[in-house]
Amino acid sequence: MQEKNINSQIQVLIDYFNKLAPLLNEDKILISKFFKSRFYRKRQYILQQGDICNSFSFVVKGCLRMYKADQKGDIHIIQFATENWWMIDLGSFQNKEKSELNIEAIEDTWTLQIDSDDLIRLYEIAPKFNFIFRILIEKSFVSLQKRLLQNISSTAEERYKGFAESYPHLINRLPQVQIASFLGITPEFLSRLKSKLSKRTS
Amino acid sequence: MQEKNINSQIQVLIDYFNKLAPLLNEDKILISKFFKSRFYRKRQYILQQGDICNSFSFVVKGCLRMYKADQKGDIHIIQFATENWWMIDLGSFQNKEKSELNIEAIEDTWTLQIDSDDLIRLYEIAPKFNFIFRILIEKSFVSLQKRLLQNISSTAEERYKGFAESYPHLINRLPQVQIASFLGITPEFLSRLKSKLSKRTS
DNA sequence: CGCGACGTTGATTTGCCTCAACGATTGTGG
DNA sequence: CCACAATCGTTGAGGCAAATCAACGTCGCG
Repeated sequence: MQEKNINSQIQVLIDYFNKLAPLLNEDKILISKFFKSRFYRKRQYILQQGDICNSFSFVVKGCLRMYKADQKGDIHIIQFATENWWMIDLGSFQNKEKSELNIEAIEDTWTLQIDSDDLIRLYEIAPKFNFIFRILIEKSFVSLQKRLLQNISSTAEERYKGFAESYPHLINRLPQVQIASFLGITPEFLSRLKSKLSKRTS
Repeated sequence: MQEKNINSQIQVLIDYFNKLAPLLNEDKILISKFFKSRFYRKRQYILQQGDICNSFSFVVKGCLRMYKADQKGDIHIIQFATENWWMIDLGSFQNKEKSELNIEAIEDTWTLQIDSDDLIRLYEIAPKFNFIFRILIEKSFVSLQKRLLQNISSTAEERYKGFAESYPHLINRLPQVQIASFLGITPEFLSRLKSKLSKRTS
């Protein structure tokens, strides 16, 4: 099951890019040349704190999480990435600094990755990718801002409802502990929240 | 005092861009053609919720804040922008959607602005700006992520200390109410925090 | 089977908020 | 240029949302 047709994977990525900007055949060739396929088993790390993030990952199939572990060892999930999403510690990637974040597969996951040198080369060969990645980062920026907004201006209950609305496909796919950590609450409290909400509607 | 030499303002912006990518003379001319100077009085709105954000603003001198007002009318500051920072509701700007955010001058502020049509035109005329704005957004993304991280993984006290470290120039420039709102706590609580910290060190 | 990950529920604690009152400072219109 | 209002910071008493700690049942998996 670890074997997935490489070409069909690349095709997913090409389709993704193609929606942002029409690609020429030579662009497609560049993509298949620069992006490498890599598989991660459930619980496997893509990045561990202290390492430099050297890959920009596109999730073809599966699910990743990015989190920070604080002094007490508690885990705070910043972001999930499922099919057709990107995952990276951009600060570490750009500045070649040690990351304080972890990226881990929480399902068996197929990715396509490009490292920072190759990405720079790609920009040089085909400047069009400056446009594509600009758009892509802008989209990530908007969703990150939305997340921050929810976090600072809502109660736990509102955040949970917002999450359920925004990511209906994740609500049953992910274990509750992970969702709690994403929402910034304890699993116990999420449990209470859910039982309160289900009583209210029934 | 509202009069500031336009050329010296544009020069600030050109210097800023020039650090990201060397500019040709024709690039500089484009910049001075596309960016318009605009002055805002203290308390004046750049953007009000319900409007579409149509300008990408560069702060030459002064200070802006971006915030969301929740149902209760409480204000949550997302971001400040002082000299050489950018301010925009990117989601609203890109998708021409109504914004749920407000942007307001908290000091008399001189800005240089470009609207979305002109920015698109600028990208067409000089694709180099795709590169420049990619870098610029990436930087904003990193600092936004840092902010989210602080918010979800720290106590109020740690957030305050982090803020004081990251933005030493703002700590005395801004009234405490604003800082409290940025940190996501009440002004009263910030006051107590500060007095506790100063007792501890003395 | 037995162990670890997961979810639930109860009792207690705590970080931060709310409301209220009070001076100090700023700013603004007459 | 003064008077009065608005903004700002501080302090106190009480309250609540969410955390903590602990115990227990279930499920999937090596």
